[in-house]
Amino acid sequence: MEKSAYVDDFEMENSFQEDEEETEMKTEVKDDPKKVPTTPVKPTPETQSKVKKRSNNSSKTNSKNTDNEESSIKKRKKEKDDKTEVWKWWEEEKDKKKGGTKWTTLIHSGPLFPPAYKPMPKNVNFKYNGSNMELNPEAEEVATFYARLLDHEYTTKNIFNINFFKDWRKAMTSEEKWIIKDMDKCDFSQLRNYFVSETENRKAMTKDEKSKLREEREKEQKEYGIALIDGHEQAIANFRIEPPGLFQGRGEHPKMGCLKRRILPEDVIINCSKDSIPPPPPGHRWKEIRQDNTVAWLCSWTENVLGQNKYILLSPSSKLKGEKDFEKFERARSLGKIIDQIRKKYFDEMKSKEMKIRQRAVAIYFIDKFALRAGNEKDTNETADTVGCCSLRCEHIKLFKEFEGQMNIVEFDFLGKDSIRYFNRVSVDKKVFKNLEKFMRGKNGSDELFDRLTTTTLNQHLKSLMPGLTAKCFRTYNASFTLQQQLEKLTNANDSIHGKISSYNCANRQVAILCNHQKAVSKTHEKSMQNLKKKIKEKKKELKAAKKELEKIKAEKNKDKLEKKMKKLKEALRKLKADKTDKDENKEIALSTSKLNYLDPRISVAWCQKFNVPIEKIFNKTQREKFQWAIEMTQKGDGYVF
DNA sequence: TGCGTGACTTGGGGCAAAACTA
DNA sequence: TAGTTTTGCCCCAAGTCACGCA
Repeated sequence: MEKSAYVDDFEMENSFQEDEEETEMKTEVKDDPKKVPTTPVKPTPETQSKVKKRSNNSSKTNSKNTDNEESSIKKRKKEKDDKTEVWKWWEEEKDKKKGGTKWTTLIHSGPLFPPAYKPMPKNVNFKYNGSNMELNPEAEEVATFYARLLDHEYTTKNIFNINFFKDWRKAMTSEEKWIIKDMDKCDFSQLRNYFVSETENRKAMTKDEKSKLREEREKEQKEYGIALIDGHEQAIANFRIEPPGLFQGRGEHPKMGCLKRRILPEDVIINCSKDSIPPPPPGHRWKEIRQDNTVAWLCSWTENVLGQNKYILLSPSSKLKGEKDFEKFERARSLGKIIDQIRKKYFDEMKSKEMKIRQRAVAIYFIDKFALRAGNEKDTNETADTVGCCSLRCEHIKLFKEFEGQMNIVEFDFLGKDSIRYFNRVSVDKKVFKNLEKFMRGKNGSDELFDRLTTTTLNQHLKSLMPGLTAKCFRTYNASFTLQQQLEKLTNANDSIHGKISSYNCANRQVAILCNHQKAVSKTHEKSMQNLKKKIKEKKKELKAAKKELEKIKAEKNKDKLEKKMKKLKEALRKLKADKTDKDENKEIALSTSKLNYLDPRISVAWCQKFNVPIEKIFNKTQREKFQWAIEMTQKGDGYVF
């Protein structure tokens, strides 16, 4: 399937293009990708049944539950007040300096450290060469990290085992080292079984035990999960210090299996107001205390495997993050205003005498049209071999003058971020194709395609076209633009709510395909497909029976009743079919990433308002919190246009 | 100009809670 | 109510990009 941005007429707009140039291959989005047509229905979708269920439940509640109810109402009200409070704060300060206001006071409790290691029970042993072996606590802890991953594919990988064994030996006493020399003779199964049974025990806990645990977590959340910024409560995203374990890199990562050591207060830098320093855990001290209101982090430490910094940051629902999000989408909108000029310019530059400029032009074409990432250079010894646009190598593309009747075909095949494969066969502009042939001439597969280009020079150039413009901005722009365009194209005002949501998901899916957001097919996919098929079959049977009955019936009153029933059945069948199509088409496509990071939420909010779709159907609670700014900003009837 | 570093955003997997079904 | 499926959320790795320094 071709993945390309909606750049409908932009090549045509470039009238300077040479005479015989072929028109671009159509994007893969068909006129109506919705496989199951939907028609208007009575307002009886799942919303109503849910409301009913809830009211049923509440009618069951008696006086002893009234307190609970009251407290939950209070809680909900507080939730709403909190949100409004944040929005008011945002409103008050929105005209202040761009880039968000800087804090004057920042108060928080510091990070929450993971619990200390609890040694294994006496009857749970590590075995070496068939015999039980007692390990020193440190080595035993590292062994448990391995045992926890025993069912995972990681432990079948050679590099993982080599890295683990090397780091594990560092935790052993000289005596242990002398004995344990062969990974193949190590038996972690008892440790693994212990963790399996622990999980089972957790699942089997009583209601009371579970609620006690939940209370504890809520208490931690309250104590460590909130920062006070200039007197305003703001949620913290990740207030927990990452627990020790084995590094699980993605793809063929050279460091997988290395020990991620335990982080201590002595490793942690605290960023807070001078007079509100959180006390370190007893017997410890912080690495450093800082007052830096130019950065967004509250705590930071350096992770030992790759030597990178890790941060404790505010939650996406916070004012600071919201403002940044808003700016990101405003920047993408600005790009939309000059995109035609930019496209004309890079097409012009494909004819430049300078190789550097032609390479840059083709790279921007790729980024714009296929939503490729920038592709920074990276250390090949420290990370998996993945690439983006600027770091593409000749081996990552194939050129076909003609392929299955189409001209100027480029086949991309490379591993991108997270070692996710990007495969796309597309027809490109003739100038692009000719340039690519030139860029590849005389090069080996392992040579860089754009050898005169780096992300730095590319972004420098983009900045000269528009302040703040970067390669990433094209992805945001094209994703949001595609959503808006697809929603316009696919939504039918007469559809049922369910039908409209289906259209939304379809538009969302086009974006996810463009951005190459994939996911592994879930283990239960096949089974749930079978279930749906079974249900469809049953519904069809019911419908058939009802039809037969209708033919027999004479009395008008009974006829009406049956016709109503049939209408209901038909709608249910339609919904089931739509669900089945959605499920199957989404099995390998992740919709959430684009929704969370690339789609201007105001488009979705305005669409919901226009078509009377409750926002809850599109954004769940967390998403609504994150996009509160967009919900507040997009006034009903405004008809927001990206 | 190139490189290293710091600070952030983006990203999919996995687990547990919630919702659904029998 | 128990068992099963789905959804939401947390986790933390892996990108992007700016900046400072030699």
